[in-house]
Amino acid sequence: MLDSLTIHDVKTHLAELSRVLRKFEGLTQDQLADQLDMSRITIQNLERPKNVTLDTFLKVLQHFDMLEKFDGFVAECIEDKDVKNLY
Amino acid sequence: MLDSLTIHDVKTHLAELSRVLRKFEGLTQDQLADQLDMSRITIQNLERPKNVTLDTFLKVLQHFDMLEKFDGFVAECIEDKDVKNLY
DNA sequence: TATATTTGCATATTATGATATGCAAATATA
DNA sequence: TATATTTGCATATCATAATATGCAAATATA
Repeated sequence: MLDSLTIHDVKTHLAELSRVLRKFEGLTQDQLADQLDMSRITIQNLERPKNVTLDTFLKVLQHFDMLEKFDGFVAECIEDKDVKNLY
Repeated sequence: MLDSLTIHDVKTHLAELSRVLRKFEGLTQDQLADQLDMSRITIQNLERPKNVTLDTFLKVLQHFDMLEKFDGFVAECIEDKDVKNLY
């Protein structure tokens, strides 16, 4: 089927993203956690993946300068629906 | 400053997105919560905004057929770093 | 290879997200 | 306008995310 992408799949990709971003800067889980004022375990939970909070996810995005990009994604989603609303 | 977008700002936009998507389908908080097998309060927490979990966020995206779009965003982020890694 | 560092994951505790209920305010509908 | 519906939000409880610690496995480094 076409729509077989699951929520777990997406979380797995987010886990991969976090790991890629972290490795890209040569940071250990411990170092990233320190810089984000959270525990190493929370970084691990994101990279496992477990069900972390939006704050955890957004803090990681912010650290790697991707908060604006994500905000743009949200804005696009809103525009998609607004445009469709006209027809 | 250029980088003044805060995590709270992004959560506020996510809150707006959830509300727009829900209204677009003419659903009440109660109806959406029922369909996602969660409580109305959780939908409210997302729309306030409070600090909901990724599962809550992703369930809403999935319901409104935006899971693939978000997964694409994640893939883009990964590719961005991978490309930069080549130089 | 030997050592040091990092990661994965278990267990237990604390902080907080998810929930249920109730009710007032806001909004929609008749 | 009067009534019904929906929403916002408070309080309290339950479920679970965040945390600390410890240690084995994996990885990096000497």
